[in-house]
Amino acid sequence: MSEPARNFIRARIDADLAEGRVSGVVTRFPPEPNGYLHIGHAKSICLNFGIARDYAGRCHLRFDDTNPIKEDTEYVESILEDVRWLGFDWGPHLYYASDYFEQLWTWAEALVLAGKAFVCDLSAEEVRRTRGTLTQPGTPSPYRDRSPSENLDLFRRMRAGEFPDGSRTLRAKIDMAASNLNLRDPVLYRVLRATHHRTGDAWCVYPTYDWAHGQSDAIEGITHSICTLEFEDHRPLYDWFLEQIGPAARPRQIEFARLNLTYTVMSKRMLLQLVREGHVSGWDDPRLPTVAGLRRRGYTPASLRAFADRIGVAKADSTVDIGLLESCIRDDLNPSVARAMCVHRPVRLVLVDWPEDRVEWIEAPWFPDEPGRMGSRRVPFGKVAWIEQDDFMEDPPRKYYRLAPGREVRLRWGCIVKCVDVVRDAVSGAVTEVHCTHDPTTFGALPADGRRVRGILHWVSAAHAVPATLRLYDRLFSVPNPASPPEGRTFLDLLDPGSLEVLQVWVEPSLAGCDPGTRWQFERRGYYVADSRDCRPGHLVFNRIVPLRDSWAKELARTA
RNA sequence: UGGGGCGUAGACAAGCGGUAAGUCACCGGUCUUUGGAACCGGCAUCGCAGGUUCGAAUCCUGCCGCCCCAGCCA
Repeated sequence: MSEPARNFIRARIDADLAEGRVSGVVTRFPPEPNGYLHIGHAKSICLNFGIARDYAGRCHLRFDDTNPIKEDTEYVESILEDVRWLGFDWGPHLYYASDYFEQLWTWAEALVLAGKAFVCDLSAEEVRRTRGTLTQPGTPSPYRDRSPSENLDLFRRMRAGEFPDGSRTLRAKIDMAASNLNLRDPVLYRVLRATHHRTGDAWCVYPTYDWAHGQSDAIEGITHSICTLEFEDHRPLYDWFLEQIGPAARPRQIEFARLNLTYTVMSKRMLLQLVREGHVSGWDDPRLPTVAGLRRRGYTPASLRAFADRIGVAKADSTVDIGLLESCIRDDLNPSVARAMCVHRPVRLVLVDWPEDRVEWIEAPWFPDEPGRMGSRRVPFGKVAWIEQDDFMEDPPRKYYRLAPGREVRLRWGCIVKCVDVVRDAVSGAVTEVHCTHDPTTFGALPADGRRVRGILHWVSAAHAVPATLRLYDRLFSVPNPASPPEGRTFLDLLDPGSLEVLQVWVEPSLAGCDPGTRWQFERRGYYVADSRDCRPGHLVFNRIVPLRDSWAKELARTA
């Protein structure tokens, strides 16, 4: 693994270490279990766990579970699985903010006693109205000056369940005129009767993110609390709370820009909507940027880690070209995955000068660039083969060096063949068969006369071909930034209806018993994975992970 | 028109006063029984305008542009 790129966060940690502000590094990844992890989370996971690894520190996995109405154990489980799958280990450091509810409560009572927090009877609506605006200060709550003892009494009765949901909150007493709205007497606790996935019905008051997060960091001895940019405005509050409770060591919050990717959406709200409304097959739909989706698609953990390294970490809002992700998975798979042949859109190729029943079994290495590696398989070569429709053209454009009337190509691992005739459908006129002669001297050999044959076609013997289903996945959306649709439209209008194409295809017989989860390169086409759920012997299903770079397509696009 | 951030090539991103890393994309070329892979080469004066300095992407000043904040979400 190469050196992780330098970034401003590591620079800050270096400085903290050099100045003796900290003696070790402890980070944390703090997801809220209210949805599945996506590649943006993967960036954060790689950042936090990567720093812990490189600084010989540790990284905690902590669930930020302070809002029971949105959270669920299904999400907790998927998150655990995803982080593990990405290749990271939290060791014994698995925590839940809900584990700290009692401690948080105790600190809150201390705040009340110190006159730094009060119970407010304003409704949510009234709080909003009195908060002021961006340019005007808010007005203090009429309950702001209650005595500490009255506040403590009320606060305890909130917990005891004496008040209805939403009727009262505990608020910090900071500054209603602060230019940073987060400091205008923020809410610490709300009354909420909801069954929590871990604490059940033990509580009817729940701490807010602001009150829970920094304190949880402090409890765990986190040194560097790395979060995304939108929390930058919360840092003064984060620090204010810590100052009140005065822990031995103060964690430091550092913010970085979240990941945006072209041709997809990353917001939990939009992902949830895609899943709930059935626009995709589930959280693990291979077109989704969720970790589960990428896994099902066939992406490897290593490719995602490489991606995280390549995109870097900074504070500028940015959108990464999804082509970079695709190049990461190609890079990982190219040297590690065996080659095989699969014909996607078949047309018959008949060798007119080949005996009807003759079959040659050809030795073909799994790794053509490294023939010794992992050995080879034997592929049958007979009179009739399937080839790709687009590997034959009656009237080819310039630079097309595949099959055409009178032209020669090599059948991969086989011999050179020459097109001598075509058979058409009587009605449509479409070519249904390509007739060729073959040059028997070119099996495993260059033409003796030195003639140059550039085109090489993949193929599958028709008599031995095994049927399979291919799912050709493409980008989910048809535009680079679906999250900001044009006036009057929603991101759903921008879904690409062609993002999934299902094909019935022919694969070479050596793939017949292929195990779910195994990856292949189908030569000249792309990388594929035998679907983890639907692929089984006798019923082969492959997902396209990513197509190969296609310079011919590029050439066509250029001349078009 | 309050506060907090950010602006380096088409896309990411190093750089921290000494004369613009790297990656993807793109463009050439070599090689090739995958039009794959590999390899070689090309591709920026740093939002704008002033100033300080022998010297500035890096320091100062003023503009311009973009993002975030008015949940009892995180």
